[in-house]
Amino acid sequence: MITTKILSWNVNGIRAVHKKNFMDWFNAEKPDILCFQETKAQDDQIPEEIAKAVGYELYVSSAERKGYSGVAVLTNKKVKQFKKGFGIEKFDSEGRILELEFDNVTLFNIYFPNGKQSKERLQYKMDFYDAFLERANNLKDQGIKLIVCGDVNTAHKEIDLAHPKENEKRSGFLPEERAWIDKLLSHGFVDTFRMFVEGGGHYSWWDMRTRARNRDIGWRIDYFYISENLKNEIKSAFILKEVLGSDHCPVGIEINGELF
DNA sequence: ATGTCTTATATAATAAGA
Repeated sequence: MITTKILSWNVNGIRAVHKKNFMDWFNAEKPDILCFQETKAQDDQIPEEIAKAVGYELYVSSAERKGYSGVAVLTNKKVKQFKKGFGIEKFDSEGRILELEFDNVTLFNIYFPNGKQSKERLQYKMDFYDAFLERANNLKDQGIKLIVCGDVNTAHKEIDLAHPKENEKRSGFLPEERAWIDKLLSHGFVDTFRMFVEGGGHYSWWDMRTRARNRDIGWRIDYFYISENLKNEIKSAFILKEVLGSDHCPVGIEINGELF
């Protein structure tokens, strides 16, 4: 049985992470596909050691604004077609979206917007959520198998963050943001981590400003969702909490079958 | 409101964003 390992990591600056022994970690971890968010790099600013990793191809969607946002995917599986957006300029121009079509599955690597800055950015985030779900449903309704990973910037349930009560009025744990994740699940997507782990205390992001990682005051805001028709293929789902270098740690899945 | 870190611009120090 062929197993494919896919990782997702908000690196908070891929050039900074590259300087922190990234290649040693990458060569030891040997993911088949590695999805980056927040590269903070233009297409030609991805460190060459990463861009030219032997056996891999790199796909990049960078923001119009330098040093901002940006997603990328390193893959040793052949990509048949790819898209860098939903076809909506205001979402596509921020370097948040990569949709990669493989043989028998489509992968979304998405850096969902942060809504903390202003009411306008919160609305942008909610609109982005809706635009994504529309695109994903469109593919799912055609029977296409989907994997969706990235920084969703919202903790789903109270067990998904250390301090739920004091954050219920802050973007990242607002009722409407959490309700959107409910909606995603009701449309036939599955939170793979919750297929294997029921309890709380498992986080993928910690506030750097308060050095929250030292005390493990974190949030689970990075996810791998799959369409229900892939449920039987998921071998494992995990959070690599020991991996340092960013305010997020990587998350991942192992998936069985001839999908890529 | 605060804290820290990465990056841009510019080339020292400030600003933005997360």
